[in-house]
Amino acid sequence: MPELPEVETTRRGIAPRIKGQRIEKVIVRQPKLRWPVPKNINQKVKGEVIRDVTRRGKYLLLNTDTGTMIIHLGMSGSLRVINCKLAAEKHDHVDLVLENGQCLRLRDPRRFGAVLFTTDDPIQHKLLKDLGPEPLESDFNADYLFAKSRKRSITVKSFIMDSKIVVGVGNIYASESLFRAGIHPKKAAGKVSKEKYSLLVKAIKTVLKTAIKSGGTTLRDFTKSDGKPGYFKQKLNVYGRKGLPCSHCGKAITHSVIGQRATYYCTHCQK
DNA sequence: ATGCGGACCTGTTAGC
DNA sequence: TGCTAACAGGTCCGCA
Repeated sequence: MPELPEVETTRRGIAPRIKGQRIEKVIVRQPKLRWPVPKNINQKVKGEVIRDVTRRGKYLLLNTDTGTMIIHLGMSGSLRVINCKLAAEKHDHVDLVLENGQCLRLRDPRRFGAVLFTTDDPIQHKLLKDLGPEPLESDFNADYLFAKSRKRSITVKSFIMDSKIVVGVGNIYASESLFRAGIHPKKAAGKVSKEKYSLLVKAIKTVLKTAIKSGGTTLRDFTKSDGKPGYFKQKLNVYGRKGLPCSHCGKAITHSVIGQRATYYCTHCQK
């Protein structure tokens, strides 16, 4: 469900409501997520103040004075700040109970998400240390992508979805960005010119920024932390539009599978 | 080192 | 209408 814009939308939604709050306790109803929620997480964070809510790729980081809670939303996760008295529903796996009676509640039906805790520098955490640049930062640029891609036979779509290359480009926005840049998703990453990578970098930045502004993409059930849907869906050019006319040339949008993921593109506009 | 496929889960939708 | 299969926004891991 959540790609980077959805994670960023979530971060912006919860940050002002939990920052500065002391954590009264952690309630874990279902510890079996992508990795087990640490058994001692409650004793680790109990009494700590949430100093800041940051993001690295799609990982949300809740910083306290003694360590960092690392949260990933996986495919179906969402976070909301609600009144603690609101009864937990079936897939509400973890609550961070705050001193003010509110609580940060993680719901994740498919349980691909994660809640971890580290006392070390989170950036050095196993899951974060090999991540590539942030797509909206200046070190993600055409020179970088071009250099990284030389001799790579992998498809350009899988390449930009590789978090070691760049974080935050998920399945929807990969298709959308390649469409905007006019690049065929199956083209080998090593065969894409620097000029095309320049277009691709611009496309990725534009698409992600626009999606963040719209509050993310609601396909099925993504809702922002305030429970409202995101509005990016109406701006999708190719994703989910199999057989529908290309917004640029009118030819039917093609669907195929790349790296086990649904991919949408226009064979006329993308070479 | 690189690339590929499997794995982890449940809910919704498509198809017969 | 009902059952079953396919598919879904992520990404780590092990194997070739």
